[in-house]
Amino acid sequence: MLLTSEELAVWRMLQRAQVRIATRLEADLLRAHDLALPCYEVLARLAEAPGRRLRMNDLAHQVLLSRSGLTRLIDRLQRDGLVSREACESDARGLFAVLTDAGQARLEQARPTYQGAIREHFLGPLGEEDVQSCRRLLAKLGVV
Amino acid sequence: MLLTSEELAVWRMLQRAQVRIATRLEADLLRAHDLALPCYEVLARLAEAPGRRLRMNDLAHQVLLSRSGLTRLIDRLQRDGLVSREACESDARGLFAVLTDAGQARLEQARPTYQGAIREHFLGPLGEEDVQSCRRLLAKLGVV
DNA sequence: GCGCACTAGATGCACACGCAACGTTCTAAG
DNA sequence: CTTAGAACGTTGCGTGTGCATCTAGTGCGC
Repeated sequence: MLLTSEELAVWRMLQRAQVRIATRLEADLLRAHDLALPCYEVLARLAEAPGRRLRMNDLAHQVLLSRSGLTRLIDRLQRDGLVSREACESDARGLFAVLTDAGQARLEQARPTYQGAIREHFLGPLGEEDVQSCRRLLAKLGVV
Repeated sequence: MLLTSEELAVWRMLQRAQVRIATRLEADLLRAHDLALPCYEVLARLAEAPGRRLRMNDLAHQVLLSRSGLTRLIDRLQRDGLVSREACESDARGLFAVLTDAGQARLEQARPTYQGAIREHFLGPLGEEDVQSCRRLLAKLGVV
């Protein structure tokens, strides 16, 4: 037996916890702002980036999507006017996804919901100290 | 500011860790046994259940799928002969998903790959002590 | 300078999944 | 006993996603 039943249970708990938090988070965002989770994450990443812009490839990695997946997602966000595409001067192959003012505004509306949900469903139940433990454990898994 | 940037980072790490482990796990299973992750989980849950059978509804909850999602998944597994459907005596609405001998065999082939991958990508990097910490944290999140 | 391998992003295609709706069956209230 | 409501599993439909492929563009080796 490679794994004890308790070890297996821990892995199952991890899956369940992540899905549970993400599901509730997305439900809150959809209800209050009609915004799916990946959409929010794209907006948030762009807002943090210098010039509110990111190369498609980099953005895809940050939000855990394939390049093609991100292409479609940006298509939708662009259609809604939250994001625009701009050419990259230094590399004619490259494109920037750029956060528009409307996108920024939409993000700022949704941010309290997003961050509140993470507090409520994740950080809150843990408490400050355990969040640090959690961070340490995740770092051990090689996650940046 | 509801969340510090570090708190936000911890949530992002959690997402990344879960996706990363699941992706590698599924890649190993597909490569070695041509078995997707949800398929394996259904087989494993059935093997653990008394009579190697579980009601569709219960199974759906266990593997974190909607009822309709499980219906299709069982369709595929039944087509491959790994699972069969049997009526429920006590409730004519209900169906059991039942693990066939072929399914049991397939599961036993794949189990070392599955459990080895969890060891390699999750439990191993943590170490015995931190796995206990992890279990404690997950329990605090209300996950059973 | 010229090819050749590589990267970036988009697209065709297939597919797994959730939601809403439906028929069937159980259950509880009257 | 009857009936309204809920639960179980399935199906039609829409959609988000990854893989393979394609085109355009880059840059390194020779």
